[in-house]
Amino acid sequence: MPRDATLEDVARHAGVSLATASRVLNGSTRQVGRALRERVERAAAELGYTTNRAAQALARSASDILGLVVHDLSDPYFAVVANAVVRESERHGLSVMVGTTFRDPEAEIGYVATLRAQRVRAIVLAGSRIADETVTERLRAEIDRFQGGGGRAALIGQDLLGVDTVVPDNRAGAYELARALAGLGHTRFAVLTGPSFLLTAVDRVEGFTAGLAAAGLPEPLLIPGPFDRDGGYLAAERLLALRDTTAAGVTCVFAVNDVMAVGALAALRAHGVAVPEQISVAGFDDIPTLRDLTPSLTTVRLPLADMGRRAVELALATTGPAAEPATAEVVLRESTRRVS
Amino acid sequence: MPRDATLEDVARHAGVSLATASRVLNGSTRQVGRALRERVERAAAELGYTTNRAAQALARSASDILGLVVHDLSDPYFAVVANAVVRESERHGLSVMVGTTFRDPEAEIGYVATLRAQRVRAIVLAGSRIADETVTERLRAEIDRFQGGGGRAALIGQDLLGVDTVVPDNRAGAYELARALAGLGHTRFAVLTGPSFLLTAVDRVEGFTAGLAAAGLPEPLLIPGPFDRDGGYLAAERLLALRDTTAAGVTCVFAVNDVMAVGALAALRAHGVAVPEQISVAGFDDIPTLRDLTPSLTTVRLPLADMGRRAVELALATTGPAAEPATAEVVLRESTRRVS
DNA sequence: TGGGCGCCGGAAAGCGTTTTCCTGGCTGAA
DNA sequence: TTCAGCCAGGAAAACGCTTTCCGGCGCCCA
Repeated sequence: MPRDATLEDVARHAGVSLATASRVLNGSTRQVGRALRERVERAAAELGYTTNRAAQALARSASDILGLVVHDLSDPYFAVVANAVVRESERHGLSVMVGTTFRDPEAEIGYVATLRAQRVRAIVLAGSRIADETVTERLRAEIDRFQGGGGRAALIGQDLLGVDTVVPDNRAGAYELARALAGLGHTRFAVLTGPSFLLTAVDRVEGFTAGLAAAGLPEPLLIPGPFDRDGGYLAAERLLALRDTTAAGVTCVFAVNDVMAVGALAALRAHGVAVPEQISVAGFDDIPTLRDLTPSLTTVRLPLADMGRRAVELALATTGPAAEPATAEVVLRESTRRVS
Repeated sequence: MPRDATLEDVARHAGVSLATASRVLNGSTRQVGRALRERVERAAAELGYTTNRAAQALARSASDILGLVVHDLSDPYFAVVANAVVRESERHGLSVMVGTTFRDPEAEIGYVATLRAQRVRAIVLAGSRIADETVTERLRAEIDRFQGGGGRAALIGQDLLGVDTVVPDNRAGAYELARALAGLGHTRFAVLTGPSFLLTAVDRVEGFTAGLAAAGLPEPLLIPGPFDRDGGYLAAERLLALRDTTAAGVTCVFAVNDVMAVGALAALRAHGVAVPEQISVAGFDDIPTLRDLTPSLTTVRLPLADMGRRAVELALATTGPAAEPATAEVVLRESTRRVS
């Protein structure tokens, strides 16, 4: 198999020096005379030359790759974010390298190391931080090394000191949601909290609780569980089991993210509990699949695509702009109803 | 900012030659004595050395990147496939570079060129081919150049002569679906066909029609439209508009993919048409979000994750194994009912 | 004891670009 | 006409690795 044509092949074919060929084909501040320029271009076309990006990256010591780390591409939340990140990166002429961690913090750290080895231009890390000092510290250390080597990084989600971050306004969103639901007349709530070590989940629970308090309502019943759909399903079943005891009188349940809410909906349906007639359900994120659910799900909208876009900008900006939080907006739909 | 430590720094720090350091740190067939090996390892640790993959790729002329091209990461179909591809690639020690084309064939060709420039090890192309000879030809040419340069490629979806492909058995799946629906007593069908230039869509329509014919039923009413959710929504509305004329008597509608079916479901609901009481609906693919819909959607299951995995294997295999089609399996759910 | 052989280390030649100098020819101003 | 200054073009030194040789040493076997 004939190896790809190299720049040297082109130069020889055109009868010019390597330097000239490089200047013509891969851009430079320097000018090249019209005649030579055309000779080079013709030669390149004839040989089917394509720049070897790896070599280029080495010589320029700057790659045009952006690294993206997400938990799970098949989760709609990350799918939307990743899509936006890829799109925005392409707009900037960058290719995207993705890694999935499946919520394993070690994998996350490892992936940052891999991307650092690739000497990618920037890294975007999507996904919640964890309430584990030593793991967080190691991640930060890894990121610091990357940034120390001239790379740039941006996060989506929880803040990590010293790294630019697009933070969704989890507390405020959950706070407003609580007030809105209180406004519908609900007084007794349950919260499917997700795991207590996930800062995003914790923030939302706290914001929600604060919102209830502000409305003069008692603390909600907290039901922990995994952060995914099946976690929501199980938590909802736990809630049902408590109906006659601690959960008596609960008319509304808040799942700290949409996929959990979807799972909860499925559990309720499976157990013959009508939503919203018997119980109201709300989620958080506003993933796109929600609109096609019956009943459609009340949630707090996060500008997911926009967040992805902004993270790329943040990671590419030479100046580190302060990150204003991404505003969250309550969206009331069919899954929550007014009670007397 | 202190630039990253290089292998030469490590070698000097350890008092050995570059060659020895390389052999210790980045693998080699050759042995290195215990004493030196330890010196090198210690030096690397002290300096925080990380291999520069770009340089390594250049020197080895073989990268450890796999390129993935999909239409749209936020479409559940591609999200699942991409997830599997990333996962399997990681298992093989490869990083994945993704590109999204948003169904633009030019973008697809362009992305293959970009990946070729990166000299990625292999390319996986997910997404339907198009019934446009010249575009297809150019894509094939681009892939050929990539393979000519020593790369490997695999497709998911439509076959493209000379490239290894994981083909879902669209015809057979649609054929079986038609027979199953006929078995439920339906006789008059509509098909939301998607665009006529999408080979996947065409295959499914043809398979479905053939299945109906085999059951002794007349040809279905064909309603074209875009291949996405909103296309399904619009096509369903068109169907409703024809209820009293050409679509009279239609009791079952087949959307050639699930996201279209979801859109159709939404349209029917918006127009107060009960599914499955007034009309049955079926889709194709079995994307994961389906199970949480009400009514749950009848569909043809494709082993999406498995297809992604197999595509990676195909792209990595040195021997080009013949591609047996991925088998499609009819899954009857609540959205289709038995009629008298 | 001597001649192969096998191994371990190191020197150096790549891998395909970019970029810094250097050179020689022109231009324009004095 | 001369000289400073500019500019296009080329030679060659990076960029950070891998890998091919080559030399030297110890070992085994005759």
